[in-house]
Amino acid sequence: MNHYADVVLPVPLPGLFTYALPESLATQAQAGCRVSVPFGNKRTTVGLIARLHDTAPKGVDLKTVIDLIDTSPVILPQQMMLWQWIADYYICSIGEVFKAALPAKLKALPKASRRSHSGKSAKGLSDAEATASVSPDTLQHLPASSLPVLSPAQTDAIAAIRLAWQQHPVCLLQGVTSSGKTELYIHLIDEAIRRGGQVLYLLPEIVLTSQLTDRLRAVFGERLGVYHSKFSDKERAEVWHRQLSAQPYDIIVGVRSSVFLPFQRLGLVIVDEEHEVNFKQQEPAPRYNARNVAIMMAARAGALTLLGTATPSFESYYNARLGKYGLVQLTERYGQVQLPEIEVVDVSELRRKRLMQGPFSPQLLDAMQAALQAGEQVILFQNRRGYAPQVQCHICGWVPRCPHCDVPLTLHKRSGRITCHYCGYTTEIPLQCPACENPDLRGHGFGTERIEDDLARLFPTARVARMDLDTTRTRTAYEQIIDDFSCHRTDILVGTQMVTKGLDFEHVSVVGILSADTMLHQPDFRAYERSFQMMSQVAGRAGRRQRQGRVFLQTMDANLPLIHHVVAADYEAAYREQMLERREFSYPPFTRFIIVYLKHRTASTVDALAREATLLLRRHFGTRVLGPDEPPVARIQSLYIRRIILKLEHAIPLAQARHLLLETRTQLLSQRLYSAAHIYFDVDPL
DNA sequence: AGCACGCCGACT
DNA sequence: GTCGGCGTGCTC
Repeated sequence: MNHYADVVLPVPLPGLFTYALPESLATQAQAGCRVSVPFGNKRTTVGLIARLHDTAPKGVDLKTVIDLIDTSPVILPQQMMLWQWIADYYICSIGEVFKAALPAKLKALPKASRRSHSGKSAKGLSDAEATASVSPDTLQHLPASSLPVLSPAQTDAIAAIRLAWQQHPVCLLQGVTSSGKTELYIHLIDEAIRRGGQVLYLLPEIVLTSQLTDRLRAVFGERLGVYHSKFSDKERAEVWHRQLSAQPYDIIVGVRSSVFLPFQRLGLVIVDEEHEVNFKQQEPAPRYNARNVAIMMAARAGALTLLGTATPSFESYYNARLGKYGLVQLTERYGQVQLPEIEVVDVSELRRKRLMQGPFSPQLLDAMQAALQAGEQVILFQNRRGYAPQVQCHICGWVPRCPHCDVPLTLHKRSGRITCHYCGYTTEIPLQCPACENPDLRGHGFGTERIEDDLARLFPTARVARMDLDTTRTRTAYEQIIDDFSCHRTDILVGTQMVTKGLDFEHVSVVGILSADTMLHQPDFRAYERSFQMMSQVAGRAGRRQRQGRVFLQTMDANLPLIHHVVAADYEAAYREQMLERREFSYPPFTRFIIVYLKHRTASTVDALAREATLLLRRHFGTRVLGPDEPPVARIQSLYIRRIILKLEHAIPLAQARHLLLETRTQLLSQRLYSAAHIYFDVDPL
């Protein structure tokens, strides 16, 4: 008889917590069921049974499980094993993974009334519901005729992917923009379902899901479930329960967090736009990369993985070149549409000649004019939201800055406020400069909001839409903007990174990259890779169906080799050039990076901590320790930040490195001076 | 991460 | 006299 339960709790503490299990619950309890337990100072917390056993723990005064919430598991054994892998790999607690994995509803204490029934009703009822919602026709097999017709190139690619899968469970599909990767996915999904497998289709961004789900639903109907944060928590909990039921969705389309959903018979994972940095969770822990987690999950389930993109991450391409992944390339655009013509615009020269109109070069304006007159559409990409990145006094140079973070405040003219893009701090625009009383404070630089204003002046009859974080707070807002543009109810779409990501529009003939320079000059060894990907991706939005589009790439550095590679659409050349540098400096993918973050509210303390941490780490890791240094934004939410970079050869076992890192952290935090510091790790940072 | 306990400053 | 700041310690 199991008298004890090892429980996962949603806290950043290592390990599991053991509770006594009352006889009355012991008969029904199973690993994967939730329990309510007392934790810390009298608080009742929802935990998850990881293990039941009969070994009395020694040296702790045991508490007792209050109640059993589920009578059948809501987390499957293979999920729990994946959680442990994530916690180990990304150096965090399993409790933090638990927190990230479950929809809020499943982490919340059930209502008191329900608790008195020991949750029997809960589970017995949220199966019946799931079953009832499946209409009978979804259980039938698909007519093959509903599948899209493939071109010879696509048919060849599918054959090549099948062949690659015989050698490797992971295949990288590099297909140029508009090569019709989605049609190909649909065929592979259909095959996987016919084999009795479930499919996880991962996308980097919510914007892309609505376009894609329409296409998938046309083929797969109600067998398709969608999972992302713009759905209500209630809906997410429903999808979760459905996945546990006897009729789970055959296909899940979702963003990052859908790798945490339960799959009973996973057969295929598709990671679309595999290069996207969005797959990596930055904050909070677990700082996991959903692409890599998905690959691991598929491997453990014996499922196949397809990584698709026009511009593979250099890491994945390296893995493919190395023979770890299969590689299939699709070089032909569907319907023989030509790749866009890219014109590099030397902004520095035009500035000197005073020919720029704000952020617009004359050649871009001319092309836009012509496109609009011809009834075509335009996409403009500017990687800054807001009206102006900062406000400055023209007399004394004073710039309002965030009181909590080390950044200038961004001007949002529409709301009449200046806002911090790191912590959300916001305040009114001052009426005059507090330093010199000059009443004329002006915005400096160009954000999407200002571009939108300028367009209204330059093209008064054009219908302009803006897509950035500020205009897409809700799911409907997103869908509205995309829908309006694709139905040509708007003519010009201005946006941040969001407009670069795999969106399909038929009537776009001109794309403008207003300033490539902010991307190029990030102080980061991945700036090159990211710039290439981003520019190539935006360029791919032009001239999709009917004819060749034009792309205007505005930059101060027109002669960089990288720019030439983008213009020539030469992925291979960009990859080779960059890999020379990565190899020389032992950067990833030749090594593994772990960043140690150190945060404290006092600058001098964090500096002392950083010095001491570096010293301790050098003792263990020698010259593999770089730093300490300050990140580009060295204070966020009133915490000063320092970081130390660890550069580890792949031969070094991660478990050993983790052990040393955790030991070092404990040692540092046990010192009085540093006890209030935050120390955490970012494995494989992006 | 929460949360409580505990010890020093400006307020009704 | 107290409300409240955040340092410290603990969580089966």
